[in-house]
Amino acid sequence: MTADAPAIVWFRDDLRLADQPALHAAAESGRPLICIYILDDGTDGVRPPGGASRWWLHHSLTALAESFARIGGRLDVLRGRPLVLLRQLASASSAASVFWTRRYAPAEREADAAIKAALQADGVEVRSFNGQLLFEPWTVKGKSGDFLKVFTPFWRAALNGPPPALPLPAPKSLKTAKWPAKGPARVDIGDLGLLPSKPDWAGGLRAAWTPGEAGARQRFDYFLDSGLRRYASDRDRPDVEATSRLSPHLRFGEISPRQIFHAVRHLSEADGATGRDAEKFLSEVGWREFSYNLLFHAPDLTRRNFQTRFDAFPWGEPSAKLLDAWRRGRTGYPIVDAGMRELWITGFMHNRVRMIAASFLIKHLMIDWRTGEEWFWDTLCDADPANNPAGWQWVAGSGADAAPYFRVFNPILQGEKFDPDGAYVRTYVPELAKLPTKWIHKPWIAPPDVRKAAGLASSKTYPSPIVDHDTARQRALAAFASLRETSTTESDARSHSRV
DNA sequence: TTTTGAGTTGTTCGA
DNA sequence: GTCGAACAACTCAAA
Repeated sequence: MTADAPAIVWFRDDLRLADQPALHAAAESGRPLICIYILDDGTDGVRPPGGASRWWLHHSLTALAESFARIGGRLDVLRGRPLVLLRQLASASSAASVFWTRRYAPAEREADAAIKAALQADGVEVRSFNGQLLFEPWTVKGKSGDFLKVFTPFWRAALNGPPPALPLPAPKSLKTAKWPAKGPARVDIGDLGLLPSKPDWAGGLRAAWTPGEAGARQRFDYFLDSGLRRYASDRDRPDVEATSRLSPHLRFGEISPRQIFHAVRHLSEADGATGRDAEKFLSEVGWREFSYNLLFHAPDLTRRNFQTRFDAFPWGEPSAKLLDAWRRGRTGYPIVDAGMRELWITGFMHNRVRMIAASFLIKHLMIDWRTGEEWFWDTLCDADPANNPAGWQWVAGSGADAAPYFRVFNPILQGEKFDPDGAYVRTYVPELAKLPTKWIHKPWIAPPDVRKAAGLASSKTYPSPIVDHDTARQRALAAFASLRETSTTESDARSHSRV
């Protein structure tokens, strides 16, 4: 092994140059670098990204390649099986080592373990780093030594442990190795087929987002400047810009949680007045950590109920018509429809509205949470292997949360409470724009002359509610009650068998 | 081991 | 309109 044998840096969900520990360590090694991204065709059981995520990935890779070019580096993109491609590349380039940032979803962990073993068997050093979490899942434990299943004790234990490392600087310049003649074929980002073409549905995404490290930084600075100080009071208001909207940037690792953590803490120490907002915001970052903690310890979180007693939940007969109305934002409940259309148009949905829309699918339509999780996976730019299933299970009540059985969101009340002027509804459900605020969250109750004046004489313009709230609520409560009876019977059976 | 306190995000009803 | 109480039982985590 010669001193100028290259080091390979394999980028995955960490598409940034700053606070990129794998890249940093590789650069520090003094070796010339080969930096790659591999579009995996799903051969290793890794969940393929949904449509919105693919769009984001295209632009994020493009931005990363440009950032590399600016400091004299190069990003090369491959397509296929990582195991095969990495061995081929390491061999063709006589690489000394491969660096990457750790992943935590089950298929990814298995794939990485196999790749590491294969490369080591080939005599190539492999070094992995934490760049995606503040606290890796195996480091946060309760007094008993077991992993924690309730958020508050989890976050307290995490914050009581060693603090997250300070962010690393981006390399100022890079020594880059030539692509080896016998290396695998490289692909242009534009040829990966990540962008929608027929039809091009990404116009709303382009208008809403700037993927890439610079876009993430800009969004974060804007939030620190204008949103953070209102965060605690306004974070639940979809009509107000008080949340960070960093989730897709975090999903693709264009900004690291450590950068966020230290910048927010620093700001709050400099200005005590924002302390409550800062801790509230960081606890949301903590929920992301908690979701990864759950996924790590319960790898089938995406498919299986975290609480197995929910396996007996009496989901309704799958109704294509109801599901379709939900997906298209035509349920007749304005706050739900606004959320589902925001999702379709922008690839994002405000957190409060995600809960309302998810609760509606599960509890009003009695449709299995996994069906909703799949739709979000396909349509959200921030679709995350841990956050998405953990969030859906939380709403369903099957997750790591002692959900009170009576917590059934009322879409009318939620709308009136969190979108009091109806501005959010009017933005995404324009056919309701002329309706007075008094009726904006319950248009079917508006008097006929009011409806007519607002252009809503026909229910073809905007549908009547597809289910009645009170009826649906009673049905959901009954379903939860049946679950209780089932689990009682089961535990009776168990205690009998012990006797 | 047993006990105790607590658990992100709510709604409805009646005064 | 506003306010407080009621709405199950269970699991988790730590004392």
